Amino acid sequence: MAKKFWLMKSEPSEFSIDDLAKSKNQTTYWDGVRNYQARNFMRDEMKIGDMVLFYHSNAKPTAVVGICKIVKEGYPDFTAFDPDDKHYDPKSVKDNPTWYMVDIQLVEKFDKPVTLQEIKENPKLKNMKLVQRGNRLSVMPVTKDEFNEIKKMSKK
DNA sequence: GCCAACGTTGGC
DNA sequence: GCCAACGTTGGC
Repeated sequence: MAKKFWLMKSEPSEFSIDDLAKSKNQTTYWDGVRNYQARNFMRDEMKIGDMVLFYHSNAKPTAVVGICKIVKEGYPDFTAFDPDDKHYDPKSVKDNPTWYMVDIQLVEKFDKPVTLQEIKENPKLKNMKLVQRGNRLSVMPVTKDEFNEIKKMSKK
């Protein structure tokens, strides 16, 4: 099974790459996704060892800030079961969960974040879902070439 | 099943 | 803070 590549968005005011770097084993569970398309990616397609671009949305600047990998495949998002959790969803029940999450581990924090503007200016990246109009997916696939290009841009 | 109203996302 | 785009909800 070939490795897959992904981009996952987080608002740094909620959870930033520095928060991940400070987490135990530099690993976290990716909770709170409440979008069916994103859920399907996490539940059905993400495999251990897949690589993830960590993206800061609603940030200054908005940018890809590092790389993570999948260390645990899709399992029920337990925050949906907790009435006190901000991601609580009463429609999701334990024996038939609506929402799923994965665990990710930090691989590398970029020395130089790759900003959304730079991504838009790079013709090789013009087909990324990220830069297409009105895209609001918080979890999306990227190609190997796009992944490598962004990684390269972080080194310049 | 249609679609208007509403809520959320996220760039700027 | 604004607002365009989009997903979801709910009346019919």
